Amino acid sequence: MATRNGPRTEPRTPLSRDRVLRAAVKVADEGGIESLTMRRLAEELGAEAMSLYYHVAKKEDVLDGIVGVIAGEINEAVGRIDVPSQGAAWKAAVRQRILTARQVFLRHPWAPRVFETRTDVSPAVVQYFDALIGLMRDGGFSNDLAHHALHALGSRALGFTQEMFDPGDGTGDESAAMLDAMAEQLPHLVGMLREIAHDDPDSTLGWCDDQTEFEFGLDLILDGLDRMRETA
Amino acid sequence: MATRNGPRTEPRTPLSRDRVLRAAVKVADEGGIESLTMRRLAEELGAEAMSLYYHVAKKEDVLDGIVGVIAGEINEAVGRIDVPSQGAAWKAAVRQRILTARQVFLRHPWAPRVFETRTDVSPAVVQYFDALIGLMRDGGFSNDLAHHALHALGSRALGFTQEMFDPGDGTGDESAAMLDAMAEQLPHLVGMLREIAHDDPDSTLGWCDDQTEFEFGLDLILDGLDRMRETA
DNA sequence: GGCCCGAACTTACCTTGTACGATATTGCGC
DNA sequence: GCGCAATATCGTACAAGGTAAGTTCGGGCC
Repeated sequence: MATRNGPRTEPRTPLSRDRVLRAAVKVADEGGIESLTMRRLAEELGAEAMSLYYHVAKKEDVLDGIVGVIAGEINEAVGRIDVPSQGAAWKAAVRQRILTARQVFLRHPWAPRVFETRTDVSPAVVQYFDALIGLMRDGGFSNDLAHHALHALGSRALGFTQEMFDPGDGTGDESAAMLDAMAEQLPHLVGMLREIAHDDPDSTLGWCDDQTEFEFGLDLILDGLDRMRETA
Repeated sequence: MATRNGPRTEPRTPLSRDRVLRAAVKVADEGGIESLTMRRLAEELGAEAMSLYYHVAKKEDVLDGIVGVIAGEINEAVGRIDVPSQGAAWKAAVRQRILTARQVFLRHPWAPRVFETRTDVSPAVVQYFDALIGLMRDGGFSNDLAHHALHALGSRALGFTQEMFDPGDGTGDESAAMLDAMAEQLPHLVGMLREIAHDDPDSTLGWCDDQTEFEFGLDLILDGLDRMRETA
């Protein structure tokens, strides 16, 4: 009765958890995370939705797996870094590591949201953090300070931030008139937006999270930690 | 034909966008954000799912509205604060404001996730940021520095952070044995966890975001900004 | 050949968002 | 009070998506 792909066609590479997860990343890369449905994923693999359940427990499991794949990509990237980290060099080492991890997220703009919604940590992520702690220890951090540092960095440690604030791509347009309208309600905000002219309309990750701002915040924290390290 | 609540029973307070949104917050407070469905929401209001659509455009609109309600709650809370903010006092003023906002999120643990997924900013949130900028200006911040500051704070400006790292509530139990098992794979992490003993198992918001760690990170950033303000 | 079993597939169910049109209710000029 | 338009609510129904259960297929082993 000739199923969709006939019984006697080419053998078709078998599914596997790994293949499923990689396909999931591909689908998300192409159509965004909301396009990732079990049916779409199956289609990508030339299979049926229910066949996936032989390799993953449920959709949550796919999301968990995706985090692992991305974290693996990050670990691979940072693993190639070889710079000194002893003493004062810790800061540059951590900085480079984080910015390298960030590169991966820039390739997968949907990934931050997935990372944030995961409740149990993947081994690959834990591994990443372990190495980061190692660098801090090299710099003379106490375990206590390293712990605080991880919390202080939060998602920034992995290379992304979630911005609460998006000055709506204030590109000329009609927004100038809009600013006038809001000026009395929001004097400080409008004053600020008017002045900063928003002259960097490129490279955003999520909402207004451009490279310059990311590095500003990162350096602010790293500098603060460095001071604590020295006075300890 | 006696509808669910009979045609002649007590008049039932009419729906309204505001009532719908408040009910939505209530449902989320009681059952978590995933329990918030249009049917459940209607039930809470003693109405039918489709009736809600007269007052809100779609579910996304409900989520947007929820953000407004919570932000309103925050604005109300911080509005009662009256402390000096000129010059060096800016830091204490901002600090208090943020920690006050945080109190609201501690009452609605599901809210951070909703805030993060909103793409267009609510007026109430913008208003909150405007006031925050005002405080920084009082402290002598340039508009440029205030802008950087907002990005550096990110969601912390509103009172919450998203932690990427959850040391699994390392309360004694079996986790001690687990630590031994991981010790060689993750030497730095295990060493850290062993030492910090994790002696504060209370007051978490989201993942391991306890008050102490929040304040540590917040102060780290505020102190850094304060230094920049002075040297400017 | 008959049997077992892993892998993939088929069907079908349930939840959830929401379009559409019918119905009920309210406010208001007379 | 009365009728009628505006306002508000409801009932029905469908589509998308996750997934439970049972079924089929093919290849290795006796």
